[in-house]
Amino acid sequence: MRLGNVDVPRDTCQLVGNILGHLGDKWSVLIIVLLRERPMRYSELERQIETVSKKMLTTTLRHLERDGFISRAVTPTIPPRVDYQLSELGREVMEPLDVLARWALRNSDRIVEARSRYDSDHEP
Amino acid sequence: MRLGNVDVPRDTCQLVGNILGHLGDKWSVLIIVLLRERPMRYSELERQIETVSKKMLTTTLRHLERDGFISRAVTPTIPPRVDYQLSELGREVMEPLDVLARWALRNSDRIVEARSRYDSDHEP
DNA sequence: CTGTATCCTCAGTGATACTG
DNA sequence: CAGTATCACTGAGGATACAG
Repeated sequence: MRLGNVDVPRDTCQLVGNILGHLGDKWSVLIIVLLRERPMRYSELERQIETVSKKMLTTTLRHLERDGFISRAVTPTIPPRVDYQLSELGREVMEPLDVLARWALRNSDRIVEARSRYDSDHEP
Repeated sequence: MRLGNVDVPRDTCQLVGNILGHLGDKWSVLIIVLLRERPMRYSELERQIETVSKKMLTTTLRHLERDGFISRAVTPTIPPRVDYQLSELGREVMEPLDVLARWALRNSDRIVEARSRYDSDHEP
């Protein structure tokens, strides 16, 4: 893999793909974007996202925690309380993520056009 | 969804997610990166990627073409020849993609560390 | 050579009920 | 409240054979 003039070794390349993969999964980016606003509790994330199941919310949060993008703070009261927030690493990854999201935003029209052009060209 | 100070409307937000989704799928980024080097034929992409099935290679190429990131040029010889290359839009998306990939590259160590820390904390 | 068609598997995802 | 356990389903993805 090459990035600009840099030749990227295979192992590192896989890691990059792996990270991009995680960020590309169904809920990660959304969670990161929400947590950038402010720390949130489990139930609050659940309410904000609405369409996510407990299972996937938990799974995604665990992945993000494992990769060091978010931190998880348990307050062992009864009932328990768990707060999630972006870690330093998580805040830092927001920058390149923003660049990409903003690009997508700026160019969404061109993509929509490309799609309808493609679709009308390939219709029966 | 919010990006920085900008409030993003729901429709557009979905599109962004949709685009990020595509870029996040298993082969798209890899293909884009390969095609940035130079235009390639179908078979060349197949050989370069090695582990991709014909089905997924074709599917991914179609998606990228539909979104306007690559162009497909058929030379109707026998046997046929098909060349793929980045479109203008495709070359432009490389920039934000590079930013993200470079970030991942620069910070891969921190992520690997975070992972082993998490794993050793959670494994008994 | 560049695909399409078919069949198959399995990881990702969701719904629901249950627990500390 | 914040999960885990369980079951079920779907679609992504792969292997292979075949076609233009």
